[in-house]
Amino acid sequence: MKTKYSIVKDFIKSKILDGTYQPHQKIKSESELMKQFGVSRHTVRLAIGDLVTEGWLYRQQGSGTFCADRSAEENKNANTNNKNIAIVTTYISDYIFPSIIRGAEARLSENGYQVSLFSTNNDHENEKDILMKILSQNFDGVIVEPTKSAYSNPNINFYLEMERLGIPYLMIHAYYDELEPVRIIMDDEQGGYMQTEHLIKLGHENILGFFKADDAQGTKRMKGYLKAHREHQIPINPNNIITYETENKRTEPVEKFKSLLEKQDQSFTAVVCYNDELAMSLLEVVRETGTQIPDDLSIVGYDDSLFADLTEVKLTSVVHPKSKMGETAADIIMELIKERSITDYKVKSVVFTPELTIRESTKKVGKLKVKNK
Amino acid sequence: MKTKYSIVKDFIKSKILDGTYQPHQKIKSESELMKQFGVSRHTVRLAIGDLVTEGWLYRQQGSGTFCADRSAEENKNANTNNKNIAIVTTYISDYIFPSIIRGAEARLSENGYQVSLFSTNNDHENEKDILMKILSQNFDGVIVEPTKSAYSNPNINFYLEMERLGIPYLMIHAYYDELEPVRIIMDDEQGGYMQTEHLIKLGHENILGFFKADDAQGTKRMKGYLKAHREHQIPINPNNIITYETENKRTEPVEKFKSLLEKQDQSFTAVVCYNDELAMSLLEVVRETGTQIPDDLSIVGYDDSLFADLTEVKLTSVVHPKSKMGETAADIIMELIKERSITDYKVKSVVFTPELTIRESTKKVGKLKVKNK
DNA sequence: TTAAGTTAGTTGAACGTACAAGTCCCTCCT
DNA sequence: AGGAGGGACTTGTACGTTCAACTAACTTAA
Repeated sequence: MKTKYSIVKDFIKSKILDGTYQPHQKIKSESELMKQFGVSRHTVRLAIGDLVTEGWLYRQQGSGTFCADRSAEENKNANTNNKNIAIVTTYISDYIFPSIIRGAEARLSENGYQVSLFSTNNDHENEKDILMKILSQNFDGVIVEPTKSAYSNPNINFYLEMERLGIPYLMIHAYYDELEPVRIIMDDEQGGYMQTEHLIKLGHENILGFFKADDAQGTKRMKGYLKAHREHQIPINPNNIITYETENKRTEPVEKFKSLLEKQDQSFTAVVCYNDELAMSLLEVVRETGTQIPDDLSIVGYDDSLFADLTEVKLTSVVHPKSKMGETAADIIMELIKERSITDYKVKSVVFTPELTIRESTKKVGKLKVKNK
Repeated sequence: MKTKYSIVKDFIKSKILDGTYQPHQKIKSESELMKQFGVSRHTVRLAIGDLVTEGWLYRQQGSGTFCADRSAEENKNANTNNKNIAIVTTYISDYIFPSIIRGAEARLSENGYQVSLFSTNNDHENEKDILMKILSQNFDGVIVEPTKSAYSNPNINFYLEMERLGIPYLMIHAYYDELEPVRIIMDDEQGGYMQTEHLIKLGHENILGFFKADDAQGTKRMKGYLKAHREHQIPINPNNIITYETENKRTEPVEKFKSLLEKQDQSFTAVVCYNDELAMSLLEVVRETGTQIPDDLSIVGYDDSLFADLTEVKLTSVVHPKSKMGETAADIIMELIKERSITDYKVKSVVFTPELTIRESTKKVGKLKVKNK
């Protein structure tokens, strides 16, 4: 979809779905839209015409075009006897998400719900399309794993519209600060704190930290990393903190780590990783350079993924509830649907407390900090 | 009604209603209608456009405008403008399935389809419930990864019912022998053959084989294993073949392998694994016993999963198309929907040819086969 | 004979113009 | 004060033109 009329069409439709245009409200006139989009009237009319036949708008010659009142014909679609839940995630296949999805799916289908899956690929534009789709059908509940939760979200209006329409939703993994949604998260700050404190207690004082910058988990874990330093009165070397974006997760941190390892004056003795996936990539680098883990370098992961236990150096890692998280999300969304009212978000929100599983990748800091390459 | 476009519209509509235009018959082209009515193309397009949105006609760029088959759309009870696809898998979160699902989801949502997910947990009872649910709603297409495909399926009738109702479906990964469905599979026999032949060519003659017994992939890969032996005239030791069920995949093969390794008269020099997941579990055992790979033992995986490349011993493995498979499935189910008829299954079925990626876990058989523990 | 281009014909998208028809509000006349 | 009229604005119908994208049939060359 990249034709001009479909751009105009989507624009108007999004304005309807995010609540900007309320039923019977007059929308911009054709000539205004022409100016705004720099297109001909023909194109604008095509867009509006489509939306009229689809039932989103109605036109009135002489006065204007208006937002249709769809509340009356809602029973028309009549998905009444089927219970539908939408799950929106960033990536379907990556990493621990499948476990979360599975947990939720299992619980929901047990209870006769049907699960529809959407993935945003960590892109706000996709998120918008998906939310529009969800709003224009009738889902009974929505489970969202936020996209780029560390940044401000251009799609909040759609979530607010959900609230207005009485569609219960909740967020897992993280949440948008601007909203106060029901949420199932883990205490990521505490998790980052535990990773770091564990190393500090083993005597490490020069600890690298790799954190993802575009989701709330990353920034919170970094917060924990900083807090642990502060509380144990260990000075923080700003060069020790490395942030990266999801898009570059396969290259950026690995390369930076490599160049740090090759430096002569390497002084760090431990690494805190945003997650196990990253930790495994770094292990790969370590293996190449011949550094010994945990003798030369300690490393802490996060999530306790399946593979943390299957590598040759078993990773010390923070336990992530994964499928438990999905199940909880399912349970709560079903409760919310049952109650048919948006109760206080604090009552329903769940925060998982992290736990550290200590394995073989961390060790007391060596007597000789010298690199023995 | 006296507007020009409505005259054209009524003319065409009457031709449809009086039977002049039969379903799928090409109607006059736009330029012909222009001449006939002495109106502009714009007017003709308006008339036709209306009839298209009303479901009387459909247009096909490049060839013409055709009379719609309205007998088929009688069952358009509800979901007229929403395109729904159901994906049924055994496990949502396991292993390579997420990649397949992702591939399919990406392609389908690009094209405006909505994906609903169901997982059977490898249980025929669950499969039945899911199929019933799918049949009682109106899905436009179904992608199935069969449950326990090696065994006879008690739910075939549901698939036959789908055919009767004209709901297109296809199977990925494997298929039920009793049906002849459109299918997207890889040549698993060939894959098993390549795993084994690779080892044979490296001089191995005593090769363990681990195969899953309850899905068609497992039995086919075993077939390939046997075929390779036969063709290279290597005698098969029945004790070398170990089969297991999905339920016990974490324990049974690992334990059997452990006991075989500890035997004094261990004679095998190589292992063929059902998949990389199993191979990694076996690597774990190997590590504990101090056996060296590939010096003491060669090992071949299957699927070329991401982690095959991240372990310390990089696995020689058969490449699995994964997300490519999902994308292909999506493309084909969309084609089937478009055609609205179940064409010959052979035309649409795709068989991926396996390829072997040789890494570090296989080596020419050592001069000394003696165990050096 | 087969495969690769070419071409004519088709729908798709977009621009522009003109005038008709309906609505709304402001102004002016009674 | 109240009604008539006029203008500004809105959507409706209709014309014309251009190029893009696609399809199918035909032609040509290997």
